This record gives sequence, structure tokens and C-alpha cells, in this order.
Amino acid sequence: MALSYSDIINPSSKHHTYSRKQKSLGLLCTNFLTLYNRDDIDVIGLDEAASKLGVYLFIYDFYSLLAIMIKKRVERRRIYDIVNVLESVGVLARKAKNKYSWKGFAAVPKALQELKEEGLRDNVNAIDKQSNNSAKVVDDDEDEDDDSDSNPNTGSQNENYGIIKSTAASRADHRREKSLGLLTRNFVKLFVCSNANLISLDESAKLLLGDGHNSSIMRTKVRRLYDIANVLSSLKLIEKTHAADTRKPAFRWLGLRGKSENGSGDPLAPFESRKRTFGADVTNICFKRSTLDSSVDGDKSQTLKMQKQMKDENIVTVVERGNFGQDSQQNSGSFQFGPFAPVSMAKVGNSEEVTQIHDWEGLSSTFRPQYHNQALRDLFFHYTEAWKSWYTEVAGKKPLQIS
DNA sequence: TGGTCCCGCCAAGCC
DNA sequence: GGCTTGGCGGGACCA
Repeated sequence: MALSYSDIINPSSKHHTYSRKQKSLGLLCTNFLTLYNRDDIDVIGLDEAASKLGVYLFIYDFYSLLAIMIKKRVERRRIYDIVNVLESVGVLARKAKNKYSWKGFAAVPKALQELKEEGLRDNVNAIDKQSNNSAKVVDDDEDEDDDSDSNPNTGSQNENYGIIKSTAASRADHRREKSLGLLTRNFVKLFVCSNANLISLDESAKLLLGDGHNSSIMRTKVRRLYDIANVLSSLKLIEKTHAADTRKPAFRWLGLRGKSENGSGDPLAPFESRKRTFGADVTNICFKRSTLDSSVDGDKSQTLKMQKQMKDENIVTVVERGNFGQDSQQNSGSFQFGPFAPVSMAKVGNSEEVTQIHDWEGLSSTFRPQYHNQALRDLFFHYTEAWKSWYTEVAGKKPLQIS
């Protein structure tokens, strides 16, 4: 049965009843990691990654083909999100256009250490400059509308929070400063530069953005925090939870159980010593916000103050062990297909299902004749080749030859 | 109903 | 000019 365009484009259509979770960034990231977390991986091409992450379907009508091409673009867009976050924590490093080198989880402790040092250095610089330059701190709120060069929302990458940037700062800088990667780095710094174990979503957004922004900007930033959190959750660096008192969404730092910390060497495993009972009595970040008015120098100095307070007041959450991990839904090491995986291949690790599928010759003879147009035949061939490649790589099987 | 986050438009940057 | 990259926010889904 050929799927129609709307069947694919519209997830609620009758043929596909995926839940949102099946399409989540976290799941895509988990699949990405499953696919590439191997010793023999050196360079990762984004095209190849997009091809392998369940974007191919056996499609044999024009609309479906069109739909899948659109979907491929969407998946690719998500891959950019994932690689940006992974790069921020050291798992990947950009080599060239479309090319990333795989550093693996072993690189994460070093990256976190660097972020910590960077964050602490930034704070020191910021405090120094602030004391030398007490008068002027730019309110980056206005930055949204004009070309002013204040360090925008995401804060500190470029030296620090609350420093006036040169008026020569380019639009490229402006864009970069808002990047998901930078936001990730600053988000991680919130944890590694303090003893905070649990930070609420609201506080994260305020710390990264500064208080006093309008709700629209804040909402956008919160969306991005969700994106970041989903990827970091897949890495098991954080977990999403709720503040015990308010039940507001919050993020708990799990950290790494790397060699440097306790010798386990399993970077995907949660870092036990900082774990806490789910929903236990945890001090949510409770900054003294008495000075958090919306004065001109509000945002960045507030951020600074908050960060300093986090350290000074040692806003650490009490660690209670055990009874944890109930919502680590994505911890299976196995590959899970996204919504556009082949129908018969809905699960991974199920060798029976895997083995039933690929009679390439049959598929070829069944579907190819429908393409009278050479371009479509080429496209079909391309997809089939990609599918074979994926099948060989992921399922570890050697597909039959298509004649 | 508030929280979550998928989706894809579209602009910047690059080749 | 085409392609890659990624900021951004609408709005659908979920609990």
C-alpha cells in the first residue's frame, strides 16, 4: 500500500500513530550516539548521519517520495541541533563543512573541565571589569531590536557577563552568541561552576538570559533549553525532573562517572554521588533576589550576582542516594527507530524482525518498475543504496544484492 | 491548562 | 546562486 503525502506529513493520519516521543530530539540523539559510539568511528558526515537515522522509508509513489525528501530536510535540521550540543560537551568536533570528528565520551570530562575553568575565569574577569567599570553594563534586552553590540542573551562566551562589547562586533558574532552551542556551554557551566545539583527551568533561563526580559524572549530561550536538555539527557549528563516544592520543571546534573571521578570509566552512567532522590526535598535554587530589579544594568550583573551567589551560598542540593532513575526512558543502548523507519523495522535488537526484512531483489522488482522517469529511478536507487548501507551498518547484516 | 518540544520558515554565511 | 547552517517561534501534543 502506498502511503500518501499527507500520511507522512500529517503524523496523526490513519496509517501512522506515532507519539511525539517517537520523534523527540532525545531519541534521535540516542540513535545518533548508538550509531556512532564505536571505536572505529573517526569522521561523521552529516549527510550520512541523516541517512542512517531512520529517515528512509520504503516509499513508492511520487507524493511519498516528495514527502520523504521534505522529512529528510527536517531530520537534517535536527541533526544540526544535536551536533551543536554534542560539540559543546566535547563528543564531537567540527572538522569541515558537513564533517565532524567523533571524539567520544572519553572527551567529555576534559570538555567539562574546560568549561568549568572557562566559567570561573569569566566570572573573575567579569567581576574585575565590573569593579573597574561599575557604571555601564549594557542591558541586552534592547539588543533584540537594534544592532547594538551588547553581549546578548546567552551571556558569557565572549569574555563575560555584563561587559560592554566593542561597537565593531559583527552580526556574525551576534548570531554566534545566540547559538545553541553557546547556550549549551553556558547551561553546563551553571552546573560545573557551582555546586548546584538541581536548577529549575525558570532559573536556568534567567541565569542564561538575565531577568527582566519580556516573556516572548524568555519563551524562546526556554524552548532552546528543552532542546539542549533532551540531548544532554540522552548523554545522561542531566535528567529532567521537577522541583520538589513547586513541581516546576527542573534539571538535575548527573555528571559523569568518568575515570577522573571514580574510576568507573563509563561515561554514560549517572554520576551517583551527586544524585538525589527524585522529587526529594531539594532546595531548588533559591537565590536571594532582592537586588533583582530591572534596572539598567540588570541582566548581566544579575547573572553575575546569581552565579556568585550560587557559589557563595553554596547552593547545593542535598544528596540522597538510591531510589532514582525512574524516568530514564532512553537508556537502552539499542537503536530505536524514528517514525520514518521502515514499518517492519520498528524495533531494534529484535533480530527476528531484522532478519525478515530485506529481500532486496524482491523489493527491487516490486517497486522499481513504477518509476518510468529516470530521475525517479535514480532517486529510488539512491534511497535503496542508502538503505542498504544503513542496514549493513546498523543491523550488522549484509543485504542481498539488487540486480 | 501549562508544560513540552516538533516542525519548518527563512536569513546568514559559505563556497 | 546554490547549498549549508542554525535562529527562531507557531502551534500541536501531552499529562
